[in-house]
Amino acid sequence: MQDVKPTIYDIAQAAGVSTATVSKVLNNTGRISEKTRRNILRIIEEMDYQPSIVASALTGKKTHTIGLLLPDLANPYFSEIARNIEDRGHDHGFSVIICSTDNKPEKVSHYISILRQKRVDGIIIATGVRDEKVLKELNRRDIPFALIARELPMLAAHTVLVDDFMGGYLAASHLAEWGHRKIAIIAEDLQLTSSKERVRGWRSALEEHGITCDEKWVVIGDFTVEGGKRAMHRLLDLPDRPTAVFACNDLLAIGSIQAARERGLSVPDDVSVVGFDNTILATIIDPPLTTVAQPIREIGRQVMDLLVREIEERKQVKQRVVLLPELIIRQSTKRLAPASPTDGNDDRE
Amino acid sequence: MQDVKPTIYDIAQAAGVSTATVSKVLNNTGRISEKTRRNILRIIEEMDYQPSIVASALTGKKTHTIGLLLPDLANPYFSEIARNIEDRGHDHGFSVIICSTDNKPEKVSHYISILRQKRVDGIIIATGVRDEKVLKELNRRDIPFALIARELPMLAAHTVLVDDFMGGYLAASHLAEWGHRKIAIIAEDLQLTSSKERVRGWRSALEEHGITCDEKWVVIGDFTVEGGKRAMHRLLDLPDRPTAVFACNDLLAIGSIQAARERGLSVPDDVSVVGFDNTILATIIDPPLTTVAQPIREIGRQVMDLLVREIEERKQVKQRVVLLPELIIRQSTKRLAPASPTDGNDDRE
DNA sequence: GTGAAAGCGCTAACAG
DNA sequence: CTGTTAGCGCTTTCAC
Repeated sequence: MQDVKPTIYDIAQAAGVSTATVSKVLNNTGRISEKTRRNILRIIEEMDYQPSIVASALTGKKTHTIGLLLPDLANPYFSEIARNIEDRGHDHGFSVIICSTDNKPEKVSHYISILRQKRVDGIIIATGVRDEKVLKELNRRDIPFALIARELPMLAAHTVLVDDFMGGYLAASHLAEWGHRKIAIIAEDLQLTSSKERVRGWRSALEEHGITCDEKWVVIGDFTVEGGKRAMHRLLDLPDRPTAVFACNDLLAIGSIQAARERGLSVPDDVSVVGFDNTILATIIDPPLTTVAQPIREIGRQVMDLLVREIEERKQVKQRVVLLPELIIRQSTKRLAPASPTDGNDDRE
Repeated sequence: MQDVKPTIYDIAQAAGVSTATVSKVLNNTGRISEKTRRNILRIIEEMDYQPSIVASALTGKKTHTIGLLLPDLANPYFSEIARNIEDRGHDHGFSVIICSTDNKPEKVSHYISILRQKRVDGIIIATGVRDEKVLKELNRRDIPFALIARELPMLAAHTVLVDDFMGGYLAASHLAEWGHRKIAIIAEDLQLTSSKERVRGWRSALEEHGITCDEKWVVIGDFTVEGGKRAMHRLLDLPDRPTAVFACNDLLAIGSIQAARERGLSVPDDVSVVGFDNTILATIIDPPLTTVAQPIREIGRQVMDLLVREIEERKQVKQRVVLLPELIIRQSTKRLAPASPTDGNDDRE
């Protein structure tokens, strides 16, 4: 009760045994008589002894810590992802160190360097990695890692992602089926393959509905409400204005809605908007956002599980798990009256 | 280039010096000739050597890691806090391990135990701590920690918090000044002193405006949109319905707005609502939320600075820094027509 | 069943 | 200026 930070040695002494014995009861290894085990446990309790993971890691054991790289923890999508990763990590006995990179390559390398110095057992990467060299280095150094929503063609790596093509397809199909033909898309960043896939899905759905997709209808936002606003304004400035837009994430969608509103346009009456991600924001905005839902919880579980298995078993064959997104129809999209002379919305068939 | 994880010994050998010398250049201690320093640095670079913080921590140095306890990382308020703490920690060379406690005492103790085992240099606590014993234990064990928005009367501890009383006062004054007299409050949890203070501030403002505050107008939500909805419905069920409500956090405010809308009531035309926190949600909701802004960035900076100083210098005299909140008027509150025979809403008096 | 001892990668005197 | 050496707290053979 006196020692500030008792060591295994203090426990051993108090129990009148060797540190080896204490170590064994701590790790449930070797064979220890019930009597001494109990006694040691009691003393550990009494002294509130907390074994040093630092020391044990030095002997080759795990640090039970993983690193999580993401663009920005304050972005609701990523904070929701992080929360689920944390929870799943906790289930497996791992803590997570968060690293917000703002998508800056320097920050990425810097954080990875730090994580390596801290000897984390693995790293989850949910941020853009411009330079694959860093990842190759992880491979070479035998540091387990897993990616979220990144496809690195030249790299064997555990990956979990949602089917972005399908997501884009679902969004655009929904709009087309509801009678829209002038369907714009606000993409995030055409460098990203996830972004490209969503655009491809959108394009594919349009074609399937016999709509030729005009390139003027794909504009680039980014990951911010402001970006969405700007993009939407550009769209609404077009002489031939779209009746619907698919924004590639919820933040962009929100920006779009705000932009429309700034011009006195109503969503969904004048223009329909569908988002992507289904973060908490989608339920909060008015009108509630029709959006493509990512199974965020499942994403967190799956990467963590993948990573933990890699850490625990090693030499595991790498795998890519792709989760399917799902369209959640709320109130930001509206059926377009087709041709009939009805009053309100539509009918027809 | 061959070694998976080179050690200081490998570097020493490659450089033809002792590990002590390498250690010195790594830490900029002792006096090393420019020549050998360069040489060693070059080799470190070449081999992509990452010194083990684990090993160095074992020799009594810092782990450069701190723990952050908060209720829920997926809650925008806390993720914004976390992001700012992370950034400031990064400035000081500290990483942060996040621990979402869901406000469950078991989780709190469990996480603290883990953090102690990992030998974090300090802990930031932004979650409810029902049992001060855990904190007393931290004190006894000489583990630096700092609190956010918690006042533990019996405990000397670094604390940063906003002036909740003033926050409540600002919110209620605003409403009163705009002619409201039936001003309800949706509190979080009357156990929490921060919550109590906001109520006190509210009460105080009402009294100052000659409004007697009826106890029926203080209801309890919690920290969720749903809670806000329920609370608001209860308020709107009252025979004598309030014209304004002060919701003690943005989530509650959003719930309130949604509840009002569900009843066909308009915010702010039929009822004004003001929130607290000024998270991203406040700017996203429609109407944009009038809310009491917490200086989230500053909170993050300050706790981190406090904690780091404690870690670095020890024996520092504990301090409590209280930051002042600020009212941000947006569009969820409306001036009540006073007595004048203007067009708009009501009159009387 | 239990203990002695070596070693994990690094730092900190202390010598030279 | 640089090297020797003794730990830091724990795990792990290998004896007993």
